[in-house]
Amino acid sequence: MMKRIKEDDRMTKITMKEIAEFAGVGKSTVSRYFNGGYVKEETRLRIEAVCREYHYQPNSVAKTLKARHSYQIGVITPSIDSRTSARVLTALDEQLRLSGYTPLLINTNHNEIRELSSLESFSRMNVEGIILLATQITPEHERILHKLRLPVIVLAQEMANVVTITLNDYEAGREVGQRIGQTHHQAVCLLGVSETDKAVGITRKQGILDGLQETGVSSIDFLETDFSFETSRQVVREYLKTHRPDCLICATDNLAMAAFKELHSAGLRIPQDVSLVGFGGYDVSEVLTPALTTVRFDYELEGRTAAELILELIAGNPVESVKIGYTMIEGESVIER
Amino acid sequence: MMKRIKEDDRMTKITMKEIAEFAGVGKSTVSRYFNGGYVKEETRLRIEAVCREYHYQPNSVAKTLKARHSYQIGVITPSIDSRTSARVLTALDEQLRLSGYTPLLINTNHNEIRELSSLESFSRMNVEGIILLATQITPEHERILHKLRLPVIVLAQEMANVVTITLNDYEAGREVGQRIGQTHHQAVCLLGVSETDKAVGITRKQGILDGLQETGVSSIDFLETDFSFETSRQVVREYLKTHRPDCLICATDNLAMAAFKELHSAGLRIPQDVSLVGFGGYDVSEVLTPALTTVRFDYELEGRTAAELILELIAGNPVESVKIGYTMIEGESVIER
DNA sequence: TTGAAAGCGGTACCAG
DNA sequence: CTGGTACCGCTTTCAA
Repeated sequence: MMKRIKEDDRMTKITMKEIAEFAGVGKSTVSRYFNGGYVKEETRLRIEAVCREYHYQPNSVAKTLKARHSYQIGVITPSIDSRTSARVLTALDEQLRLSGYTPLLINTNHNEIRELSSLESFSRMNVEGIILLATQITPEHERILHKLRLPVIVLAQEMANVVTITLNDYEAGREVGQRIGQTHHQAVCLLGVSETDKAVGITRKQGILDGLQETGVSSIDFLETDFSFETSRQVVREYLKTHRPDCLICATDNLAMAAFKELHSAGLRIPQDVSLVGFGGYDVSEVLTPALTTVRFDYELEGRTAAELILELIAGNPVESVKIGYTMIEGESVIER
Repeated sequence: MMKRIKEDDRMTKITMKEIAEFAGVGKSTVSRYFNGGYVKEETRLRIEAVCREYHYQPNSVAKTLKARHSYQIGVITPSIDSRTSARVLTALDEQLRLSGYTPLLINTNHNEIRELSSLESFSRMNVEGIILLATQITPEHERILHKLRLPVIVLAQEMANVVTITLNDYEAGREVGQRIGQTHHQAVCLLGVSETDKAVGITRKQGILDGLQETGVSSIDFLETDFSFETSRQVVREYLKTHRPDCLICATDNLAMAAFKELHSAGLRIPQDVSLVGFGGYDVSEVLTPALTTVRFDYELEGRTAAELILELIAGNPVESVKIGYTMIEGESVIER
């Protein structure tokens, strides 16, 4: 008998019903106590005492089942292991909490299957909305997203019939392209990524190309890598064996750092021999010597905006897609030829 | 009337009861269909058809209320904006999913209040266990953790009566200290963090000191910073105005990079004028020129181990605390004097 | 094999 | 102000 009680003590969580019994009131009164309804001061104190004694906290799963709001937002990210997403997520997080919402984060680790299934798990979890940091939009994404019946915001990639927050990839690319052309670079090499990432692989790249062409640069090589440091190093290393560009434009700062390392290894000086540009504006870019010239996107604004817009959607207000701006960061890695 | 239907279509999710009706079977049969119970082949097909037609997915909140398992693990991290936590979390995540569990991540952004309240929200959410990436353990932490009645694993900090996974901070520190002493450095400066972070601020530091003393280094300065890049730069800048160490030992790679930048600015060459060491083993440390000499902790192992141990705890098996090893990374930033 | 019915731990409405 | 009662959407006996 003693044993039985011990076990219960260990395993069973106390419920609102029991609290009500101990306090000698009805279940609904306890519920009201927790949700700011009418409770006489005296009753309130009694309930408070019992709750404290039993360390009682209402179960939020049960609550969610019936309550109008869960105050939870599902956030899906391809990676937490990246400067970019970390900045977006941190800002997003902070802003959401300001309104009393809790973001639940699922990391898909660049696994598309998991990304899709996370959308579904969130939709079953009674979150009030979903924010997707996207790297690509496949037809499958469109299918699931549209049948979701839940406010959704997609970040970083364009998508029809969905509210999106995207970077101004084209303009940023174009400005970089122009700048490189204006400083009289002749042999430019573009280190880019696959076209499955439309924003970076197509739009940003097209901006760069247009900028270069407008300023009369005609010799342009293309290198393709994934977003990883190691792959990028290899790609650049191979390229340098047979080519000698006077400028390397890299689609992200991470790629630029890989190129940085390889240029060094090849005995090429930055910027005297080769100019180097990135996109991102990571803090570390500044630690390099020479400091990296790069485009800083306002990822914090992107995160905050995502939070604001999803709340608008939840409130039932109409919302428009948004584009996020950027700033050129003048480092020391580009020089006039 | 039309309107009403439209609204329902938009807002109301279909339920298991309705699926059952449409399929002409009982609710419980549908439930069994989803949970691998007995269902006649013919019935199974009928249910499957209806589910497909209505895009039905059982609601996991309702399910959790009654079911034995939620297959969810709560993970609390002080920051997602750090190389260290990103590595731990990514590995943890991956490992947990291997066993069919979904980690739910809450980022406290170094806010202690939020850290404590996250512990409570998870405990109300029917997660099966909690993993806490800790930066400090206050009495309040102990209080909440002990009354939690839920399997818990604490990472990175020691704590009594709780399963912890910690780095071998002392030994790593000691080895670094010895190494600096053996290479005949005389004027060593330690860039460390507050003692509220016991693991880094006290244990790691003590290891370094012991290592230095064993090898006869007596002149040791102490600098204290937080974990941020900017603060660290300032602290180092001030220090360099009046001091000329021949070695800077930094408690993390991030601090080392800040020091790196400031040493450069001050016109001091690494390693000819000043040797530099860090702890962490971030990829970027390798991009610096000269590459940083550092201690690489196996954060991936830490994450994987956390996943394994929490599952053991959930299964009711006894579990012991664990220490994670490290490797010295020979960079080019330390030189024999 | 199947389905009715009794919960799971709360919330919400309503009469008292 | 308070408490009874009908759910929320799904799981789990248990009898048929």
